[in-house]
Amino acid sequence: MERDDTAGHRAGPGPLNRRTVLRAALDLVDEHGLEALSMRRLGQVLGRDPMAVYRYTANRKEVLAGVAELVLEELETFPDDVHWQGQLRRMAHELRRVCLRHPNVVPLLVTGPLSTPLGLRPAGTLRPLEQILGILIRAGFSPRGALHVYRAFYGFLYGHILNELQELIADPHENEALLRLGLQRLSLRDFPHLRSLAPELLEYDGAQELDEGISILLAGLGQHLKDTTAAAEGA
Amino acid sequence: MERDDTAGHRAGPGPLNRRTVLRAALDLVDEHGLEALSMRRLGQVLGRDPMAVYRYTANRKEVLAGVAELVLEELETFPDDVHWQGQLRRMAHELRRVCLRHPNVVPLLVTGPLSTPLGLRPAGTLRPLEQILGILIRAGFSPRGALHVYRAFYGFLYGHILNELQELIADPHENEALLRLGLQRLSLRDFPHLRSLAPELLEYDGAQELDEGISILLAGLGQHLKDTTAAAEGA
DNA sequence: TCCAAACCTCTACAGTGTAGACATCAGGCG
DNA sequence: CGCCTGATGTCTACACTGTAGAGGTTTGGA
Repeated sequence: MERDDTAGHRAGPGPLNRRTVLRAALDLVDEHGLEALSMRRLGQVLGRDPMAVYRYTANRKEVLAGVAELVLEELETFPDDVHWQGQLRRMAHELRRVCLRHPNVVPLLVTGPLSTPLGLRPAGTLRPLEQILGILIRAGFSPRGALHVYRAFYGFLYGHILNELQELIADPHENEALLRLGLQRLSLRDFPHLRSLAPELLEYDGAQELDEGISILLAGLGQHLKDTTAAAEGA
Repeated sequence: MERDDTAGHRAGPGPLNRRTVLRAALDLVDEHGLEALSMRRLGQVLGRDPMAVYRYTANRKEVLAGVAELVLEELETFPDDVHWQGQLRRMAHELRRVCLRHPNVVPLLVTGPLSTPLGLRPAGTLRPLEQILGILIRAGFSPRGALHVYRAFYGFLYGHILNELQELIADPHENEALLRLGLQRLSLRDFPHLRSLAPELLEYDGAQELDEGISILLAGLGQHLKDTTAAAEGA
């Protein structure tokens, strides 16, 4: 009898493996959103019984964590042959690119770690941290200083990505109409500034905005460092 | 016959109202996390049939949105009689305070807006935006410039809060043990910097870190503005 | 007293995560 | 060859979820 293949291809003839499962999960999330990722549907996509998934992941939460890790693995790493500031810039744009490619996963990236203490997180999640620390320390920062810079930088970076994803939903065409309509609903008395900003809100350029933010941050850092190291060099 | 009151007090003798429902939902989330907020459990807490909730909110998603809005309403607003930079500082600390008071709600604050375009968001969510725009514009920024500053500022702010919540889970006692254990698990070869930073990671002071970040950001902004306005004043 | 609206409950359905027992299959060993 | 063993996948079942639809109950006004 032919195998029932009406819904979802069998991922391959051989046995499943963790990676295949996670890739299927990621596809599902990319295409239909986080809520569409149910164990049953995942099984369907893989062409197996839903319970088969449990051979490779402990539970749904672990699937989600795995999806997040998979996305982080897409981050390209650069050789550190440039100035640390350029390095940070490139890493920022790279993270932004990956996030824009998987917008539905971003909530996982952002709030997933909230439930697991830093020490217990999978190595993949911690790699960017280690990398940035390395860049900064090689650039002459003290470990403690590097940690501070990392926090400010990554904080800003994730914040920007969230911001950008908020402002830019779906396709821009209907976005424009929606925005104008939405803004008009707001009382002119309570939201005068916001209402007048419709044009600026529409021509949002995420990459440039990110770059500008980083420039501001780095400029501030330079200033900050001058103060701190001036004191240190006096000793 | 006595009313069955074994689980959850009736919120009051009279009929329910939207506010009571949302407050109960917020309590539930604060105490038992986002996942504990089911319509059935909410009904139980309110001492009514689960379906009673649907009289006041369309569905579960709306309950969650309502909870987020409720939390944002806790934000105290300050009179704008100080320098704009001080104003921003105060708003940042205020948001941080509220978020630390309701850590379980933060994922909602951060990812909730992702699903609704800016124009369609409830007024409560947009109020901080409007307020900051007002402060900046009164301080002499162009509307467009104010928007940029707002984005950098709020991006950094939310990023910081997420960072802080990640590093600081539950009580610090067991946190220390967990952190050390977790870090030792990492290979010394792949994570040399991270492993050496255990002490610094432990003495994290969120408020100070936030303040420092803002200082860096504002310093950078000052620099940035000098460049931009210098050109503008030349005209 | 009667009505109408507001409020609440009951029942039911389709969907969820996952524990536990079972079936199927591969390969190694006698 | 037969037989065992472990890996892999399936089946069933349970407790739970959101919520549609129909009905009951309470309340205030005429």
